Amino acid sequence: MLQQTQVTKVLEYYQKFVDRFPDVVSLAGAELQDLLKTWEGLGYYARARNLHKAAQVVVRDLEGHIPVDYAAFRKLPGVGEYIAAAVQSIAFNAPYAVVDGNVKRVLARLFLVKTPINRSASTRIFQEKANQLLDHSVPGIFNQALMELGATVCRPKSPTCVVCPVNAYCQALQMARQSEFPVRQKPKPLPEYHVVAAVIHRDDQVFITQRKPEGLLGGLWEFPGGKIQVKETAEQACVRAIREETNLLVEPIEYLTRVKHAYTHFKIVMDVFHCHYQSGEVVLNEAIDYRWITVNQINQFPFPRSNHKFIPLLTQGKEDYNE
DNA sequence: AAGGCGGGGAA
DNA sequence: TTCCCAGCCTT
Repeated sequence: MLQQTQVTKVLEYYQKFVDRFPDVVSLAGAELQDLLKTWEGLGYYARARNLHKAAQVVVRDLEGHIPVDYAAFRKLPGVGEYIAAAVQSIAFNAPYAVVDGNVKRVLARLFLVKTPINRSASTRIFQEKANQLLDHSVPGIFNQALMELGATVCRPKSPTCVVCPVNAYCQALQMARQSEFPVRQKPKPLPEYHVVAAVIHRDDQVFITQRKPEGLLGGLWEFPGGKIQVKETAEQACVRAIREETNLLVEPIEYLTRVKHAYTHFKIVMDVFHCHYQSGEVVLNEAIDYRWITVNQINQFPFPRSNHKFIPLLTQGKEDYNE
């Protein structure tokens, strides 16, 4: 959960998660949909899928025992260098140094590392520095201390160097160039797409589809839609996209709202329409499953944040489009 | 080595 | 708006 996610955000989910899946057996035996529902809103849903797989490997192949050695633990799905080092050092006192965003920032300032931290080439450099610094007598404590230093003192902006316990060793501070480190490669601007989503009504039900299990928002449910093409109105795009994705013929009835949302690699502006089901049998294209549900069943399915931005509007007496 | 993969809090 | 968060996996 903590991968690329702030601790305060994880705290909203962690207790709920371990209450629901208290051990590796319950996690391995759970339905992925239930995991995703508990994970809903936390993002990076591959983490939940990998955690599910890892639990199943532990139960099926390892007799329910979490591997105690680094190499075996590292092989589990979703376990990379950081998680392996963190768990092995903190839980088992094994001498492995962690390198996360905090550690990179601290080390970049301490040693004036000029390699951009968002380039893969920097990983080896920071890992070697961390390995050299690691206190082998208390590796778990050392790792957490270095991360905590980065989170509380050696912050990205306005670090409080005056209270830093290692300020005497900081090369960036000596040159008064803390703000220049760590170096970061300029990110490319995010492309923005104009898309539509359809709330298709038929009797007292609405139509939702499930995304394929891998990739963006894998396994989540959503109100179907698609990109608006050039020289096409939003309504036209709505009808075309729904026909392409579901084979259903629909009629846009009322404009609901506009939603803006940012993903890791692009941004969307999404126009949402209430639509009447007109005709056709469901034939899915990209989606792997569908449901006709009532609005009050929506909370039984994991939806992406972009959909949650308009879902509340569906339950405010606006769902009556039967006639 | 680069890019895909969420969402939100802080500045 | 921009930055960046206790990273990992695929291409």
